[in-house]
Amino acid sequence: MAAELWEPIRPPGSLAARIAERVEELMTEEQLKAGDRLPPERELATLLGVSRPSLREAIRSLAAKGRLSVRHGQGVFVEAPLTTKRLTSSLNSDEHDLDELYAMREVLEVPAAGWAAKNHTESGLERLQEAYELLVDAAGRQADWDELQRLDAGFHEAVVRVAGNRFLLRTLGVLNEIMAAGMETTLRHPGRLQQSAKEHTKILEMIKAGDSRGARAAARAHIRGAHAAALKYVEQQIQDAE
Amino acid sequence: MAAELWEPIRPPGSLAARIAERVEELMTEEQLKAGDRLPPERELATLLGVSRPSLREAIRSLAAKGRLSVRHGQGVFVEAPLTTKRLTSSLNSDEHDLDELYAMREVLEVPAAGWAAKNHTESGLERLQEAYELLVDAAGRQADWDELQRLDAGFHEAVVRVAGNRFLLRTLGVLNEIMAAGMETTLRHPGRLQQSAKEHTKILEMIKAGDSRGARAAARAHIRGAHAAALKYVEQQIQDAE
DNA sequence: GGAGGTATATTGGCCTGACCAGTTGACCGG
DNA sequence: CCGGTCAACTGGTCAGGCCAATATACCTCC
Repeated sequence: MAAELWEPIRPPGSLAARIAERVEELMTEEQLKAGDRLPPERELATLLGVSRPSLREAIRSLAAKGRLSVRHGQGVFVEAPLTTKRLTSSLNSDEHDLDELYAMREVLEVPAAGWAAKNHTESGLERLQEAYELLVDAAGRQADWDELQRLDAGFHEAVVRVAGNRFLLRTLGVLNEIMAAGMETTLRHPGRLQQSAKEHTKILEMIKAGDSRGARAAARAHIRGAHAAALKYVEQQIQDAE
Repeated sequence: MAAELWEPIRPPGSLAARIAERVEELMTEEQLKAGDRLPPERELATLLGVSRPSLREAIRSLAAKGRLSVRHGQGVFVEAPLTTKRLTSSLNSDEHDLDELYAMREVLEVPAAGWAAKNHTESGLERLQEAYELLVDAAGRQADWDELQRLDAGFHEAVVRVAGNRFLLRTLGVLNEIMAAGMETTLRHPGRLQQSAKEHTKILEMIKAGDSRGARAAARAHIRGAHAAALKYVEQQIQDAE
């Protein structure tokens, strides 16, 4: 039953929320660019036909998301969007940090590789092989980083699928989404692409051979390699910022 | 030259920002848990010694970050962290299988115990000890099964908290919810309560001693014991049904 | 006794108007 | 030219009021 069919007809959300939405709209349309100053609160409030407190609530909510910054005595300014994928912002929030996420990947992917070596079915191995080849092809033809990152994630996902634990699969799915949103692929790190390819090959071989211990070891080495590359990537970003 | 030497001396940030920070503090300390309702705006404003508009700005900024949700006529409520929400929806998208569930718990709780043994802080150990004693007390005074299950989950959560990985904590939290919703506690199984108590003691001792390997082994034995009890419990239910 | 409506209390939503507090720049006196 | 003062911005905060959505208790009617 579609209970959502008869929603209340009032304008959506609170006044402050609508104001914030409008301002964000202007920012995506580039009518407001980074560094621009908004009109003074009093003026903007009358322009929008709202009271100053309502406008201030909207400003505060955008400031909380980092889209605006307010400076006492000066005005309200548009901040640069966070599209520059900085670890410091997305991954270093109070939700989690980089080391925790990589530790988690190790916790999840090492047993996944082990189980995959034990439980493999023919069709599962086929899909794994396929994912592997897609990735190798892409690396060989110098595909762009986004595609490489997607195919890399695809290979890892295929491993976990063969392992056959849906909790594990779903959890790693969320983990990968968070990491993909918060940082660029570590494959950009010089030499990492080649090293990663070797490690993938090793993991695949071990799973095919049914060598559970070997698969676990290979997966562990792979995650640690990626972790190390990520740390170097962070270092470099900090240097670039200086 | 240390230009930062002469910073302005005023209290940091705007009033609304300080309020928001305080509320976030309470949330990380779990003094405010997901689903809790905050006091009414008017009341909370006087409690904090601020005006209602200032408080509302703080609430709005937290709402923008998804940490609070305000419902007209009802109140202001604490939201679960974004990661938890994603895990909840993702992990509930499949059927739940008992063996997979316990395998997943083993994957997560074994390293958690190991890390807890390495990383323990004084305050963390105190809370762990406290959770342990609550559980022992309840078992001693024949508390009802629901309470025992809650306190058992509390002890496990305390271990993961000491381990210090927030993603791990949230994943296990969601897993526990699934277990609590989908099955009765395995402690009902005859003799399991006593056995479980022993295993908890062992885990606690190992963590206190800083013995990472020992803690992992104890945690593994505990989960496997619970798994076995769960299997027997299911068997018995099938028999009862006949 | 149950279904339905109504009154009221409680909650957030929004406004007006005022005053406080940093920031800036023009102006004035040395 | 330098330094200080002051006035005009700007956001920061407060008080108090009324409106609107929601929940609850109660009451009426069947």
